[in-house]
Amino acid sequence: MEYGFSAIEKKWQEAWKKNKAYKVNNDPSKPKYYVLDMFPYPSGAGLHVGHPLGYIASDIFSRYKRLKGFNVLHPMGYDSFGLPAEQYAIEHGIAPAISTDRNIDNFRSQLDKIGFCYDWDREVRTSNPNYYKWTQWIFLQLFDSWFDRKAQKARSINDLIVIFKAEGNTNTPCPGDKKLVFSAAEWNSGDSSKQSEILMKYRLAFCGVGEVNWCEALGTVLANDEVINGVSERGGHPVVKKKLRQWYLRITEYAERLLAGLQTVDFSDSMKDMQTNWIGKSFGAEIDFEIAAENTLSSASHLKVYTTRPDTIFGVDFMVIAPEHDLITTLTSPEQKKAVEEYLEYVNSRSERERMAEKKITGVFSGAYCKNPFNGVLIPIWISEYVLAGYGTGAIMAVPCGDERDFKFAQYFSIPITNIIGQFFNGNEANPTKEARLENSGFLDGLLMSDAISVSLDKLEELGIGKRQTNYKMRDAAFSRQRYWGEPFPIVWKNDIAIPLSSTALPIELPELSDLKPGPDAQGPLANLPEWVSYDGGAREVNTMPGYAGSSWYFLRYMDPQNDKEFCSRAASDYWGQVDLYIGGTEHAVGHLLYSRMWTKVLFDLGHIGFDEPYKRLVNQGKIGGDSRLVYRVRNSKQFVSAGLKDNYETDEIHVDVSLVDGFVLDMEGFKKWKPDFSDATFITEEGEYKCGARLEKMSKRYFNVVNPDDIVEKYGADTFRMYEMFLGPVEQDKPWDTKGIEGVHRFIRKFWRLFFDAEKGLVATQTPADAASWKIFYKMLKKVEEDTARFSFNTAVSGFMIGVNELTDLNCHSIDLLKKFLIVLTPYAPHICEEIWQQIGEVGSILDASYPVVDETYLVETSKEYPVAVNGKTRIILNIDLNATQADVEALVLKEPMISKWLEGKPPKKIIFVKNKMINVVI
RNA sequence: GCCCGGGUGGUGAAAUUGGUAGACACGCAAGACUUAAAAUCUUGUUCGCUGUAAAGCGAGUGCGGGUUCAAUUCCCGCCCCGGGCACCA
Repeated sequence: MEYGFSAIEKKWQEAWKKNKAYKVNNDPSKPKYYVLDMFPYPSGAGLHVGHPLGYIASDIFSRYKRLKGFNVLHPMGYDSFGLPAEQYAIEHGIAPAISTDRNIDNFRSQLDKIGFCYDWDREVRTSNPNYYKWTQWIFLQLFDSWFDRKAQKARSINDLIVIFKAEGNTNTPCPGDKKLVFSAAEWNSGDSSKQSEILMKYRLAFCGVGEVNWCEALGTVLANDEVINGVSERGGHPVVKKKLRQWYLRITEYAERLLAGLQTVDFSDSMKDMQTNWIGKSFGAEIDFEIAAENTLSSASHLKVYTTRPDTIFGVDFMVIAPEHDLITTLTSPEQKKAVEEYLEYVNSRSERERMAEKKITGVFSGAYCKNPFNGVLIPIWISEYVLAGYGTGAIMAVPCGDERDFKFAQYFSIPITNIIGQFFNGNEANPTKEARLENSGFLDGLLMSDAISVSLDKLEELGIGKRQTNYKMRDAAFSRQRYWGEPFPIVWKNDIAIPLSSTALPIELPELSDLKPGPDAQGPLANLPEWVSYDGGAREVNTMPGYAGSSWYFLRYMDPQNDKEFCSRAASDYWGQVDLYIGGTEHAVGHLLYSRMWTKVLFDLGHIGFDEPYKRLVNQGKIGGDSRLVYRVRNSKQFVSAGLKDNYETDEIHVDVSLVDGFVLDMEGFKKWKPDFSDATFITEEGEYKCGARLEKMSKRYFNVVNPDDIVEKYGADTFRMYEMFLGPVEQDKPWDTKGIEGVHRFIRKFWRLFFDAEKGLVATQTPADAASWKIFYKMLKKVEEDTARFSFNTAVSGFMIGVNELTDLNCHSIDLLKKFLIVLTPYAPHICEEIWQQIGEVGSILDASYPVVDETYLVETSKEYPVAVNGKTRIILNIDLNATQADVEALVLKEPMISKWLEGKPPKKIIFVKNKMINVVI
């Protein structure tokens, strides 16, 4: 009986579907385990072999946990709102709703072939009104909340109104406007429009005017994490800074909690580092420098700077303020006015990208000075684009001997440099050390810089001219998009006041719209639908929410997907709790994961869920690279030269479809038929064969190196495919795809099959009990496989299975009592074949619910061990020695060995090292 | 520039990190079965040297040092590859 995987896999996939084998109930009587994959954006390209890597790993782990008796939640869904569907609609005239559904159907059919254990009854689609109703509802919670800094948590905006009525905002400084101060009386006498304006500056989801990343090509605003090196993450289009009215999430208020929460979760160090760096916490001081009165027209008396190095205050040779700084007009002296205006014009003419690409040293002197508070020295105030308006106070004190940028600036503009670190400064480059003893530094002289930081801070605070200040690099997240294919905001504007709609009015459905051209004034396409926009005497918000809105909370919806009363019942979220294992790529390190963590904290603060970190453990699967094949065309000809001979010609390399290449050998006839351009190609071969070049790179259509999992499953079966993806290497590591290697795994599966069935004789598995040697092999394997599975070392677990099958085959073991246990252990990896054999050997019920075998240690007890015996660390012989042997026993045994005496040359050894259960080393 | 990963045979990798380097596979080579092929099985396969062979010796985990009886693993200094951040004061 042959292993007919196609029929077997089809049979069981249908049976599992029919029996709802993967249906999961919220059953508090059983221990839970929640395994989550980062859900895919259903792109038109479908899946390549790299995508299922993480899904297979999580599937194996889910099945393993289920066999261990856990109630396992392992759902799947689609992040189905987003830009590409909209771009596709514009280019092809197909509505996003339609192309998205089509793509989802394609994804689903690809996923189904691999045999995942998802409970599809729990599927979520972020673009489904039943889902985004609750995304809108959570938005309303964010809109109706503010962050209480003292309690470090979100509270209802109504609580804030109570506070304002009683005491104004003196004890609750405004996160959106540091200078805003008002009393209770002022609050109470203000009109509702004024009050709304103030509240907006506190809300966690707020609308405001600010510098945003505007991408002209995409016609929308982007969040910081969607901009990579000055271009859009999607499409690589240029991005410019623009002042616009936009919706934001006040994620900066959660900076501290987001940092603290990292201590409580099991993410990789690099993932934690990325988030920590993105948040960018720094400790320092804000210092007020008095502006020298005789040099300014200004009424301003002080310039406030932010520094992390107040210890260097005696080394300040100039000040730099950002070109956008408020004080520029008032500080600029009449003599410098023209120069300053010219400079500002120049700065405005430079795009963000130009600034990043060419970091030129530019700047202009304002004509004003301020005074060093400790020695009265006059310090010139400069304006330069290297100081960012959005960070700190938008002004710095420049210490050229200690800061590289300040040093270059001073050198460029010939500003004299004060040395406060003696030998540590060589005059050619700045030295940012903290280890120097300070010189020329007044009361700080002689102190170690690292100690002087707090001494200077104390002094500044004592004199009331400075205070300790913590800053974060992270910015509030832009939350509106000028696009169509996203969640509409549940907001109506009346007289410039944003009115939230009642939760009973949800969902605010996205209206159908055939023409997705932008609306007027950089508004989204929805602005073109006046009958939709006009609502209840006001105008609907026409922006839509960004892609990350729906993905920020989807893990909660899976717990209670059909609930139409709540986003997720408290009972469901209390039962399932945190995601125990979250698997996905590193590309979401600072985007999705931070937003999702913030939303979870807000929902926790408001009492809707009982935990404030969504993901307990995160595993990042590596990327599978494509192994591209290249052909070399002799320039300006139709001749193609084989890789080994290409250096003799001037050639252009061309990617060739990997399916036309066997190893490195090109199918020349196939190549001619591949594209009309190549139909009359001729080849310069090596011994009749055309050899292609190779390169590892991203798996992508344009390199013709995409391998579709459907093809692999068709040829080798899903079980082989699953195990091979795992066998390729550690899940977390990037690795190349090589279809050839799959043969080894396929052979293993067939060999496993042959433990049960013979091609002619049929079933060969017998009721004869297994012998001790076979049990030993099995339990050794079980122990390894279980340990490896538990630590996500799936590649070595597969190797463990191979060793087990090889050894049992050698022993001719066909005992059903043993093999039946083997089947259960293999089920998470290769469920189809195991379920089929389970049925064939007459077991009742599904193997999916069998119980995982337990290691019987009695079979694994060893009495002796093969010890490597080394001479001076170099292994020379292997000796089988009783495990109870003492040092003396071992020494005697070792010295008897001729091989060892040969090395000793008659002399006694200096020492014999014996590490029980490890090794023996003879030192001579 | 800064912060993380990583560098091991022809290839993917293993050694659960002081204790037999290269498990398990791919590929390759030789052989068995077969009219033949597929499939399957057997043997070999880090490199170099000696040897008909059995075997032995030497080198070897990016490079150079160090600690140790013993280093892929720990320490110091460099090189290369991948990822993230990048005028954040």
